[in-house]
Amino acid sequence: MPKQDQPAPEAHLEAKVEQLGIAFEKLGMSPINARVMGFLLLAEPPYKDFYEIRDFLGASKSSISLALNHLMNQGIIDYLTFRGDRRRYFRINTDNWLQKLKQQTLETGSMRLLLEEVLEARTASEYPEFGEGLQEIVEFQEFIAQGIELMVRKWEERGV
Amino acid sequence: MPKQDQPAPEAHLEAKVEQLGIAFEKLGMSPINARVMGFLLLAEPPYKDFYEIRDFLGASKSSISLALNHLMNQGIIDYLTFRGDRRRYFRINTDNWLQKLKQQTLETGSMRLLLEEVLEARTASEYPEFGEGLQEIVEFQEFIAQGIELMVRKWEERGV
DNA sequence: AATTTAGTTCTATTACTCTTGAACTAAACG
DNA sequence: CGTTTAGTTCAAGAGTAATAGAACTAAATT
Repeated sequence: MPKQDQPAPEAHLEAKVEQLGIAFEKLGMSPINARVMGFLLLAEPPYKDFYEIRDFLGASKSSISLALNHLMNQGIIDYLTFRGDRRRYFRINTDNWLQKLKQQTLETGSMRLLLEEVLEARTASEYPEFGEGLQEIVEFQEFIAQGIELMVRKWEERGV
Repeated sequence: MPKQDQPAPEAHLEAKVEQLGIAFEKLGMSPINARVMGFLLLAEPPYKDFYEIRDFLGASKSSISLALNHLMNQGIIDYLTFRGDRRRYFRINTDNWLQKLKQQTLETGSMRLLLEEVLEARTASEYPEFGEGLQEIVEFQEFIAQGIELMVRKWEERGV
């Protein structure tokens, strides 16, 4: 049962943050980290201080501290400050995040290297059909990886 | 401490299966599932029955049963049988596996859809720079996703 | 018909990750 | 100099996923 039946202005935002949070969980984030992402993506202004985040998400200080530091280590978020205000305002750093997404994209097909080792170990096998199947997988991943590399280069040259 | 100081013929294989297993764990598999993959990739012949797998990995029957069924549901492995022999011989099905890898490759940049929703919610924001940063991420993912789609099509037309 | 084989299923245990509460710190403030 | 602020750290609790053990089943074998 949600906390309030009288839909407050934030009720909709809360629901959206939860929904986005679930989506980020599916991409591998822990529940709280995912919700911090959701909140910082949807919040207006798109930067919020420690206690705003904690209050909005209804989580503990330690959880928020760990989540913010984890996301900062990953380079997805950073913070800004304002003179005369000790608080840090955390925000998603879209440049670093894009940088990270590029790297991850380039890692597509990283299994290729593993399978190449397997193929080497299997050169003397009595069952070459299996090796041929693996070879095709390696070739697919090579094909895609090369294409992605090219595309990421192209993207980086765009609008220079 | 490893089980034997006298390196048996399988000692090297055991180490390789563990090493491959760790690599598959990093790709998201559970420890035992990852090791089943490692074993079936390196085993000669490349198909093994339930008890061979259990004995080689030193795991319980229930763990092996769950692992094999899970990998079968994913379509990564299947089994073959031989007349007059009740056992099923499990093996990696390279065709299905490649099929699965293709699908996964096409899912690269699935976050795009999420961010498009966020952008829509932010159209009236006082902080358009943030929206522009998100927009660039969306565009990157669109660019890559389209390229990958094209490449997968190309791959499928190869050698027809 | 009784037994063996080739697994499966269910419950319990273990291991690990996530989250919290409470105590703590370092800088700033009054 | 004592207090508030803005967090951090650490030990512990809760929750979840992985594995194991033991009982079970269905088909085949004797």
